[in-house]
Amino acid sequence: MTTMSHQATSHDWAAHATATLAEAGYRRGGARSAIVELLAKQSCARSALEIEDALRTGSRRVGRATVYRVLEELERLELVSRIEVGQQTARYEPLHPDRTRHHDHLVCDGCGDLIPFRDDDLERALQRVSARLPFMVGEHELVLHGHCAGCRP
Amino acid sequence: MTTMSHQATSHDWAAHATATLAEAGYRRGGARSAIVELLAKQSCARSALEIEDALRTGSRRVGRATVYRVLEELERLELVSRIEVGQQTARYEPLHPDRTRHHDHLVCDGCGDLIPFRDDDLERALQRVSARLPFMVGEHELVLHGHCAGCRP
DNA sequence: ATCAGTGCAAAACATTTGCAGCATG
DNA sequence: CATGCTGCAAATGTTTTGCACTGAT
Repeated sequence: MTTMSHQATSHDWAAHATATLAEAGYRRGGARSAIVELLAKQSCARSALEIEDALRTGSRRVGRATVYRVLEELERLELVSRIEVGQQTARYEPLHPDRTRHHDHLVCDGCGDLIPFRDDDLERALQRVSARLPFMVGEHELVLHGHCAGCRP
Repeated sequence: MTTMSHQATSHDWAAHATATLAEAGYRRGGARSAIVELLAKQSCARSALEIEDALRTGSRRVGRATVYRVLEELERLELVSRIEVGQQTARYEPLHPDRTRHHDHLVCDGCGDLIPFRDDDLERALQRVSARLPFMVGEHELVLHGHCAGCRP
């Protein structure tokens, strides 16, 4: 099975994230919740600067340093995953506790579009490989480069 | 089959790279060949700064800007591949025309070590997925995160 | 001689850190 | 009312660009 769309039920992620943060002893900072809410609404990974921008014109202005600090915390708590697709800029997206929500990415080298996809067959192959390696494998990050329908060379 | 070592027969890559560059109309610049020779000797991916450093104490001093410019050309000609493993630094390694030389990477989140590996099973699974997607897939970049034997948490 | 190739210094970005003030618990 | 949270500005580190000069053809 291969799925191109990844309709995230964002609400429960926001709730999960908020709960996890509270449990970890974090206070209810306004900037932090603004970032969590924004991330929950995104359909794909966003860079720190994009997040800062979106917040500037949106719910609440948040300093750049804070954006980076919050993203770092969220990553440490495994609430977001950080991906890099080659434009020397890190991007972040919600990470669901439910492993079946995991997906990998397609990057169109023509227009730069970032498209999530999921393939169970592939995930199983990755599990098998991980077991074979003399290495304790945790997360993986897979990016397929190519051209989307609109950008065929 | 899973292989951890990746003994590159570096000589032919250097030759191939030089030939490709000549064919593409590039002149025989001294800095460029120094970079190609250095890359050919590496056992794993190097950052631009590491390359600059190695050259400073080695065969010939090469300016930083030149290192970046040459790596960009080599990447465009598909002579090197650029990989990013999450330390906000791009790394480059020789890309062999022979597809069977392709490999993916393991990153130890403990010591930061970058280890190449290859698994035919996985590569086949990737081929199958690529065919299924409504996308013209070219290269892929796969990084498995985890802990090496020495860094078990 | 011409123009690609190169080095240096400065610019442009992305990210991190220091510190002073605000606000939550 | 203590301390975590935040914003601002400055520092850091990587990559890119401008420009003058060198060297291959």
